[in-house]
Amino acid sequence: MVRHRDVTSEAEEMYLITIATAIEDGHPDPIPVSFIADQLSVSGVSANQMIRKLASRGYVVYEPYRGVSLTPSGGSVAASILRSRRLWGVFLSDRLGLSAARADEIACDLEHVTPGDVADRLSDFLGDPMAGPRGRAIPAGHGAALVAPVETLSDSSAGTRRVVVAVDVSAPVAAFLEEQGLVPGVTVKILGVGAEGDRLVSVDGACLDLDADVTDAIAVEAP
Amino acid sequence: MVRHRDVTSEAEEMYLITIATAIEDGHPDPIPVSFIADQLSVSGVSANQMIRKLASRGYVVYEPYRGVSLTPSGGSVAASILRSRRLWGVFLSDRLGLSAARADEIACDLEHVTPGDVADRLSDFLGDPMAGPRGRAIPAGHGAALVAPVETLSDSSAGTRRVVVAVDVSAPVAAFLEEQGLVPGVTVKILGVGAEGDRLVSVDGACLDLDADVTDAIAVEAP
DNA sequence: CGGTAACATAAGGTCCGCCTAAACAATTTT
DNA sequence: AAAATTGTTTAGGCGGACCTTATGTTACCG
Repeated sequence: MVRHRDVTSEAEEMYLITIATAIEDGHPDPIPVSFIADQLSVSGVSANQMIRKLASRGYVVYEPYRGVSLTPSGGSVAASILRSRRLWGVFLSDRLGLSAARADEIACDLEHVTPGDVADRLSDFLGDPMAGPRGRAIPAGHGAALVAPVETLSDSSAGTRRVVVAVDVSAPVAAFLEEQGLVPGVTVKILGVGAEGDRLVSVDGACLDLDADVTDAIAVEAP
Repeated sequence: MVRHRDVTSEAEEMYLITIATAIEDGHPDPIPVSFIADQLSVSGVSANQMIRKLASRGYVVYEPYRGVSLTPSGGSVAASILRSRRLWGVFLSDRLGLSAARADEIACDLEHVTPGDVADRLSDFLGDPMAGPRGRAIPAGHGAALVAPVETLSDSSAGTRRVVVAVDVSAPVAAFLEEQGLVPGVTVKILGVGAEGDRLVSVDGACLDLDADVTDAIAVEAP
């Protein structure tokens, strides 16, 4: 009965969607931490702490003094929650007759306990609306939206430089990579590609050889 | 946006509705703490702790080694949550086509973030169903249900003994009464009724004289 | 180019709900 | 009634999410 939230807690989700909606609203990309703290009415310190946690989990990239942006995985979490929120918003205001403000308020609670498949059915039930009560777009059910297609280290050829954006691996592997300095935000250079698809990359001047299974799980983008 | 739960936290609510459904299911009235711990998959110690907290807030009456029962206020909290749960259950299974099991599971999360007025509108939208997906009754929106009519100390005549069931007063008054030993669970004897409706009661051998305004707020039952 | 204002981090704290271990009390069983 | 089982309490801890109060860092602007 009691929810053991999938991967992200409600608080974490609120941070992610705050960043996502800021970007939707046309704010310049790296969103300042202070802005987020403001939106969520928490202290700057708390926001900083949470954001560092999200960064360590690969949901955001945090550049101190500049701001925060979503990684592909952070973006897709945000999109799916925002999708739930807006679908509930439509239901609550159109079907139950709540005011837009109240609908928003309630939807904001419902979104955190709505799995993707339930959102899908709700969307279906509502006739697949395109926009929420306030006219904001409802992200699609399956993945993407808000998020550019993902390039992984496995896609990067020898001689190129890439910025690590997210590392989606099991804990021990993550620990190893972190030890080596391969964390979101750093720039790596692909020095060589092995016969098995393994790659020789340099991070912080150090070299490491990574199996294709590992490079598959490292999202990167052009510097 | 982020929920600042009204009076009861989600965890507290789970305890209350566990007790309520146990009673619904025909379990003998004081529900053993171990049963509750079991249902919620928490340790006996944790359940004990939480139950003592709930008792101190007047939601349950706890008799060590016997079990727990709901006070009127605990019962009405439970009823309103159970109402939300079952209404959502109907919506999720009948309208969205979820299986009964999955509907239950989701409803169990939604119930905690559904204010009474939203439940009312949902009920209306669903055509005021009388029962949830599993045939359990849906408690009415306004108060009662699950709860017997309340007798207060003001209703008790001189010479009778009564067990205190709940004390619904402001903090300073509660502190005073607690100091005097007048807390849920104890037996009091009404020694006399004054001209103004004030009552002389004995608690633990000690006597105190209580104004009618106070006795009004003390729910009791026959020993 | 230096200084201020904004931002980042460290350290220490709170509250909540849960846990275990261990001592103890009551109830049942035999 | 003694033993075994069950239930209670105390004490000490843990992680999550938040807070405040310093103390550094960086950025930008005059």
